[in-house]
Formats: sequence, structure tokens, C-alpha cells
Amino acid sequence: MFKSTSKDDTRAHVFNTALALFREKGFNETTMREVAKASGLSLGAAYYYFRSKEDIVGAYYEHVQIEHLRRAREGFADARNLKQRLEVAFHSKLDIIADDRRLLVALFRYGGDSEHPLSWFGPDTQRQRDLSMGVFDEALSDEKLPADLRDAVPVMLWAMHMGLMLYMLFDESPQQQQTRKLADQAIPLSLQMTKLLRVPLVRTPIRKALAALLEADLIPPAARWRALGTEGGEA
Amino acid sequence: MFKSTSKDDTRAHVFNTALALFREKGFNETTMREVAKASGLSLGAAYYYFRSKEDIVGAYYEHVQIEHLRRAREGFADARNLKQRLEVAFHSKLDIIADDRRLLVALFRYGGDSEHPLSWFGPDTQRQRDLSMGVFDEALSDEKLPADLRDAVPVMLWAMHMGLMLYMLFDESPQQQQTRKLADQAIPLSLQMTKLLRVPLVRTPIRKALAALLEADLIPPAARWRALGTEGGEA
DNA sequence: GTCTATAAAGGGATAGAC
DNA sequence: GTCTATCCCTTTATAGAC
Repeated sequence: MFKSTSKDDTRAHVFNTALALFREKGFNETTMREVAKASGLSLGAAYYYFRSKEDIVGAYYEHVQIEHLRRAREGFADARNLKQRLEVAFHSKLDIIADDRRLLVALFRYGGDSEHPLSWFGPDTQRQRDLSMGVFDEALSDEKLPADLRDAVPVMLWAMHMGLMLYMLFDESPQQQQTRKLADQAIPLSLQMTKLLRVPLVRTPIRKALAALLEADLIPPAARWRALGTEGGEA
Repeated sequence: MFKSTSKDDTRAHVFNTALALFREKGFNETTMREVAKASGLSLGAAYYYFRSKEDIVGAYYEHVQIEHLRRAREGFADARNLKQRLEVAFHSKLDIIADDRRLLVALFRYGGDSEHPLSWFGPDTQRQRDLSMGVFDEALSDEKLPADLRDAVPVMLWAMHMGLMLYMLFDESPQQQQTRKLADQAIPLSLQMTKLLRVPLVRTPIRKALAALLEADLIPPAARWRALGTEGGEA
């Protein structure tokens, strides 16, 4: 309202510039000085928008999830069945990170360190995980399943998609075609599994497994991530 | 025969000293100078036994797997059924790495980088993975299963045990009791699953899944790891 | 020939002026 | 909000002592 380039605009500009540099020459190899210069700012000004280089990564995580939610919903609107919705959920995520393999490899290092704010499994990234599970939850929207299974399946799908991303890190095929193929095979498999879940013979041991996973805090309360994604906003 | 401390002895001495330091003060925080000094050697001499600090980690990986195989076989001898053998396979591994959480967190960083010789999924550590799958293969020794499933189940168990180790990295409970509990719940689940595999209704979709995993190179040829473990030797 | 001490360089982050 | 100047740490290179 007051100025053409608001604080948010400049922040987004720095973010996009940094991301381009990360993709072009790698995360570790890109210095904050370069980010600042390429953004047309001084070093100090860049640090005004992001407290640290890792803070830019935090914005990237947020960006990926928001974008995933956005694209997935767009795709869900046209999807006519569960299979198509799963295709949208998996492939839209892969689309978003397609150019970021190098960056993700560099970020992998933080994954196992629960103390680190950028750990993929740590408390500081819970919101991102919740958003991500929310996408798979919406993909299942009108599936009829017993409540406990219904709350767990999105978590399983999220875990699958994490595995798929790990696979992508090692996939040297052009455009990561191998990963796409694997995703395409994971989808009918997931469908089959949700069908099998209705068979009592299968359901009973699965219920036991879920109880174990719940007790080990490996399945977050569905209420938490189901509430998310109604806010909007962009990194 | 000629000298009381052979090259191998000294190498083992350096290795044990380094491991103690890694556990005590962390991998990144331990310098090769300290390793050398604590071993009673000069820096140059230490570098004679290990070309780099990471080379020591390579020896650690090898040590863990050899030790796992040794302890597992010891336990298998007394085990009377599959359940007990699975308990041995899972818990002996956890015993071995129990003191190494910090080290493993530090090493996690290499995991996602397929280029890195210490990546947990890269080509350079294939031998270690093969040895590890071999342990689970031996645990299943006299289970009757169709050949394709029989070759895949050890890989699934290996994957479970990798997940269990990831869980342990984040497990702050005393003596990682939570991880032990999770393992104890994973075991009957695994048993149940191998039983379910025999049910045609389940077997058919699983077979499809396996075909997908095979095509994606996620299931190594059983012949490779089954051949291993008959050599002996120690890091 | 090896080791140690130190200097130079690079880069993340901060302080204070404007 | 943006700048300049600076801090501080890590890594790498080197020079001189042993």
C-alpha cells in the first residue's frame, strides 16, 4: 500500500536469488556474500531478511510444502478417483523438488541430528511434516476406512514419499525417470494395500503394528495435521 | 612371528583409540593429531595406518558388520525358533552400536551423498550392506517360503533394522529403551508378516511390489550376500 | 624429514552509522 | 532498510625449529 517493494517482496527476492545460486553451484559453495551481491544488496541487508544461511533453507522447506499443498489441491480438483489423487500427490512433490537434488543432498546431513533446526525428523520441522501428511490425508479424503486406519494411512504414504525422495537422491537416470517409474508402481500398490486393510485377516496384525507405532510416537495425532492447510500464505 | 606388535596389531590399536575418542568427544571434534597422540604415534605414523580420518570410519563400518555376524551366529546356535533368531539379529546389532549414537549422528551426513565412500546407500558400502542382509538371511535359514519371497524378506528385515537405527538416533530415553521396545514389537510383527505372505490374497500384490522393487534395483541379488560371511576376518 | 607455530584467506554473522 | 566495518572461527599454507 505504501511502497512498491514491501519487506515481503524483498525477502522473496533474496530467497529466489539464493535458491537459484544453490541450484547452480551448490549449497555449501554459495556464500552469503554472493547471495547478497546477486540480490543487489549488501551483506548486512541480506542478513536483515534472513538471520542465517540455514534460515533460507527453512524458508525453502516451508516453500516446498506450501507449494505441494497448492499444486495437489489444484490437481485433486480434476481427479476422479483415489488413484488419480495419489498420482497428483506423489508427482507434484517430485515436480517441485526436481531441480533440487544437489541441494537436498547437501541438506541430508542435518536429517539425523535431532538437535538441528533443519533436521527432517526433528521437532523444529514438525509443522512441515504435518503439512506434508496433510496432503496425503486430503488425497484420501473420501475413502471409507475405520478411523484408526484412516488416521494412519496418510502417515504411511508420507513415509513412502520420503523413501521415494531418498531414492531420487541416488537416481542418476535422466530427469530421474527411475524415480518416476517407482512412484508409478508405488501408487497401485498403495491402492491394493488400502483394499487389503479391509480384510479382517490382514487388518488384525496391522492394527497391532499401528498400536506399536503409536506408542513409539511414530504416528502423530491426525487432528494436528488435519487442522493445518486452511491458512494459506506463502514463504 | 618376528615382532610382538605386527602392523595389524598397531592398526587395531589406532582404531580402538580413535573409536574411544569419537565416542568421548564426537567425530568432528576429534582431530587426527589427537588420535595419533593418544595412540602414542606421530601424526605421520597414524596416517600410515589410515589414509584419512574417514578411512577409520570405513574400518568402523566393517567392524560393526563383522561383529554383528559373529554375535548373531553365536546367538543363533542357542535359538530354538524364528522368533528367537530375529530377537538375536535385531538386539545384537543394537548392542553393538549402543554407545555410538553421537558417532552415527555425525556419520549420517554422508548417507545421502551417493558419491561419498561412506554413504550408507552408496556403491562403496555395498559389501557392508550385503553382510548385514546376510545376517537376516541366516536368521530365516530354515523358513519355508517361495524362492522369490525368501530372497526378499531379508532385504525387508534389513530395511526395518535401518529404520530402527534411525529411530535410535532420535531416542533420548535412558539406554534407548524406546528403541528396544520398538524392536520387540517389530519382531512378532515380522513373524506375522511372513505368515501372511503365504496367504494367496496377500501374496499376489506383494509379488507385484517385489517385481517393482527388483526393477528399481532396490533388491540386490540374494546370491551376492548369501555367498558372504564364510570368510571370517576382523577389522 | 617431521613437527609446531603462525600467518593468510575465506566466509558466517553482528554492530552501529545513516 | 541499507550500508560499512569488523569480529571470530575454520581451513589452508608456510616458515622456521627440531
